[in-house]
Amino acid sequence: MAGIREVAAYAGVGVGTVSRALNKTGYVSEETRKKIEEAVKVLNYQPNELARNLYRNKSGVIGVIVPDLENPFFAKFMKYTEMELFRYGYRALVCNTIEISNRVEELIDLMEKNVMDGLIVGVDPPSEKILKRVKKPIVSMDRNWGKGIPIITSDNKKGAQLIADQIIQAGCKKILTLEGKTYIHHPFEERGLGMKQILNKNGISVISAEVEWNVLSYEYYMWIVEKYLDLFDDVDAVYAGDLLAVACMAVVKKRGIRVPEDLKIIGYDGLDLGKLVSPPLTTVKQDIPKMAKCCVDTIMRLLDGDTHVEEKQVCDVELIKGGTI
Amino acid sequence: MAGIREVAAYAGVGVGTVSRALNKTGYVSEETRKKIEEAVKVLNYQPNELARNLYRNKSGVIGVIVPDLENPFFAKFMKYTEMELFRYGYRALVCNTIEISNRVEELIDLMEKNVMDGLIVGVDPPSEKILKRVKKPIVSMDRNWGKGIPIITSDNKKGAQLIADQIIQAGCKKILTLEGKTYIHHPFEERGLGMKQILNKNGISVISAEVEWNVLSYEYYMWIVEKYLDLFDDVDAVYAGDLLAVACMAVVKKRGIRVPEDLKIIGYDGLDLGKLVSPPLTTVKQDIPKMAKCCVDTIMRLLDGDTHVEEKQVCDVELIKGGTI
DNA sequence: ATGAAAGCGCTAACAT
DNA sequence: ATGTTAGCGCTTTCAT
Repeated sequence: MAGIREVAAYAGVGVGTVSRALNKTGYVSEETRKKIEEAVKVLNYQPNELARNLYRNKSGVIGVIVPDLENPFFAKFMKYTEMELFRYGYRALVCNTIEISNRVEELIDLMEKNVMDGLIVGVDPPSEKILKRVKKPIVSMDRNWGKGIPIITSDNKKGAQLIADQIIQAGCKKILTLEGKTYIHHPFEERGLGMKQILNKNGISVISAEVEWNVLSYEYYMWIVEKYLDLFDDVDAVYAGDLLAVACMAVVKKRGIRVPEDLKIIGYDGLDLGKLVSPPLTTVKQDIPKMAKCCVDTIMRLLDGDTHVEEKQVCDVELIKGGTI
Repeated sequence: MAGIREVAAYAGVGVGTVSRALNKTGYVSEETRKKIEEAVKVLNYQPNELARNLYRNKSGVIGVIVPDLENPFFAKFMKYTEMELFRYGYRALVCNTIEISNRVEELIDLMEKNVMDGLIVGVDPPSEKILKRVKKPIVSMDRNWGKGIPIITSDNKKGAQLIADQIIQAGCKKILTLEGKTYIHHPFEERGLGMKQILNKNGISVISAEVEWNVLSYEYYMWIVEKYLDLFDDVDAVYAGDLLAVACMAVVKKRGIRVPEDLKIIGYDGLDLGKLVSPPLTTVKQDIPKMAKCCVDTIMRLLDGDTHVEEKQVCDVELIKGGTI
């Protein structure tokens, strides 16, 4: 593995000059530049990032934490986050927290050890105490990590309105909502809350069920749907995240209930999954690529030392008209 | 940011002693160890991995390359790969190649720059020439990267047999197969080939369609299915990957064709997606967690300098009986 | 415009 | 058992 010294020796110059030539910093005469480029090519020299990292005290890596990559929402988020980071010359370290406790805490440790230059998080925060010692930038996707940590969220209020409108227009009277349980306040709660408020005002009764959110297996989804449909067989509509909504479609189909004639189903997230079923799922689409871009742009600004970063940035949502309502 | 010198100064010892105490290498008296631990706690010392990396000439990072994380197969693979790497104390750098050319080549460059200690790949290889200069371990998931690069694959032959058995038992006469186009030979081709061979022997005619594989959008899936179902409306069964199979279910449902009465559908991969539709998809399940573990175990062996690594390791597959055949 | 030299923060060999 | 020191491979002053 050729190092910068070999290159310098081959080109007959000093290591400083090679460094300057390669980084295009400082003056290097055209002639020596040529010689250095030649040496680089001949020796197939690749600068050792490890040494650069040490000198610059940065790794060029951003950690991205999600609960579960098997959830298509987070998989898509990870994909676009990685792509955006790549555009900035950064790399994405992926981390699944599901089924492993303390994962977040460890990642924060790794950040202190300079393994990562920053963190993009889509999971619940660790304790205040741990959070306090964080020195590097963190940006949160739809989770409340406390003061000073910017949140990228989608327009949950508008989402609530879109869903509520659909339900009202369809003339539903009694609706079952299945939502993830949360232990601290998060931005995305606004949509469930907002929706229920509107529905209540319109005289629609709402049965609100909370489901265990970090059990993301499909068996569990089916089980949840079966259970609540047994419990409340008189509802005329179900609202849930896309995954649960699609599971619901399968369950009711098995039971001979027709969608949307006997039961309306409306999702949330706008995952492609909803297009793969028949009828296609009516849902509210979150702009995941936009959210990913926003997270990355924001963390880059923080890394640049920008101190005027908004505490909260809201991405637009859109109604996807399917055939389930 | 406290460094090892501050810790040494605070504890009243030399830096070497601190290093030995922290790494549990060499002798350190109980007394000094106590003092050092105290200093570490007081100063909240975290060793700088960047310096360690430089000294050890390794980063503790493995790159994982997949075509597209939006494809649930690769999302699941990434999840389990990350989890397994974590168990070994390694970290996963994620990389999507889709829509970006030269991504693989760049990753290989990064490997030469010591950003990663190795690569787990689920994509097509770059040119021979580029591959030649690779010095660090690569392990491939179901892709043929050439001599010396171990492949982890699943039992495609058994998969072919399982599918063929189902089709024969169901009494099908004419089957449409939708498979990803490949430009070089890969292990997974065995299943399509093997299956067709068995079906031919049994007098079942096979219409074999190749679909563009790296266009992974759901619109494209639907379009493909619509197109081939228009072209060949007399087939009595369709075989395709789970995603296409589920898309197929939606398309035929829209057309009023009943599954499995009028048309049998059989998938491949065993994604959870297949359980979310009704009737649940009959499919052959690949053991993704196992494959991920196998990839990680193998690359760890290579990193340890093990020279007796098998060129090919095969993971078992299993028939998932659904209701589509 | 370029070379020499001093770190970046750590580990390990060497000396005591 | 512990302190001192020489690197790891690079970047960047500081002279010249």
